Amino acid sequence: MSGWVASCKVLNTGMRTVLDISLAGDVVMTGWTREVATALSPAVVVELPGPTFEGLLSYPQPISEIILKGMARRYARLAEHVVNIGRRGAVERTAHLLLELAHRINAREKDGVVSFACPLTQADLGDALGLSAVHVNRVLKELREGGFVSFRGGVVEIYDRRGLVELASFDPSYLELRSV
Amino acid sequence: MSGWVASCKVLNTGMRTVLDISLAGDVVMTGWTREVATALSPAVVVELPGPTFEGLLSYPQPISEIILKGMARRYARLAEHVVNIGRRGAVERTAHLLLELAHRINAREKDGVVSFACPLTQADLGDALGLSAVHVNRVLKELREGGFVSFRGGVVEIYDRRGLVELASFDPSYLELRSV
DNA sequence: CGTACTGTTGAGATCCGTCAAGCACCGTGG
DNA sequence: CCACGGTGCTTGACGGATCTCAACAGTACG
Repeated sequence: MSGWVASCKVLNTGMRTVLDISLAGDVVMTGWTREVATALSPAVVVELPGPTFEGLLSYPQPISEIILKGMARRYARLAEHVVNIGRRGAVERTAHLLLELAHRINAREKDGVVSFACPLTQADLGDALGLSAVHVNRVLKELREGGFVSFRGGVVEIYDRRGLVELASFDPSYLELRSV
Repeated sequence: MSGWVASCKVLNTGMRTVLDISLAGDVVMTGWTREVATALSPAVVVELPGPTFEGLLSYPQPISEIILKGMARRYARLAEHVVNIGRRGAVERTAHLLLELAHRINAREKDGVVSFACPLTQADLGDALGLSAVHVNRVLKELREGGFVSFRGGVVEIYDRRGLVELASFDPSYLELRSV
């Protein structure tokens, strides 16, 4: 309903991986996915029982369709996530995530700057990007000094959207369920 | 039905990412996922029309349930894939993938060695692991000389399954849809 | 016999992680 | 009011992991 929620996997070493960040309207799946959901901000969540995947299919058609569509969107984000972590450098990777969040939260432009509130810590970003928190800090500094985007005090400000999109090769079409 | 199929995303730079490897019985999704399916071996595939996600839901219940379960399994593999790429070193990562394949293909042990045929090239492995083909080669050498597993001539031979599982912190439970 | 693809190995450069220290902020308790 | 501890952010130094470039061997195939 509102707030930010991270879906994580925790390794036996204590390391954490943020698989996905859920915003208002998104579906958070626990149970059969063996993921852990953590609130990154005060959040309101509606819980639907159904720990097994079969359980989901037994809901009335309209309900299960909403859940399955949410799952499909999530799948698409996860796939892009693999591309991001696997084949892009730290700077492009970070830029890509910030652009995805800006797009999903529908951040509007004002005076040439797109900005939105973001409750993530640098450690969270690192866990979502497969980077150390220290390196995230350096990457953010680089993006800031490059005039692309700044992330300080819980606020993301995109100064050069065009350049950032180019840098990260960001193509938001994966966020839609439509076919090509 | 048979054979090995890779689901890929291709970047504008020409770089390729292998998101998932499908074996007999698995569901390969193209269309709304914007993935490209490539046969890694001679393969027999049954094609179901339904480029959009909504299309899938309109099949008769038993059919759509099979597809959705296949998608759920795929989601679970993808999630573990993110953990693998994001938070494990190259050696552990490679070990994890080989163990996953051995598990999914149900490779049997004989004379203390688990072995199975694997049509992947080192370049394919690299694209699946977010590594360069050259580094994959070095990692395989390290695993081989460590007495864990060898992958040569299209055949994987696991000599020390126990040690490999430990090394990769491999827990196959994510390959099942059951809840914890 | 030549070409293409795959695998192998070495050398050097780059990216990124770890360790460490210090600063800023904030809520708590004295 | 101030001291204190916790958390998050910032920066530097160093080392290790991984990439890129390059060369070469082996094999399949026309």
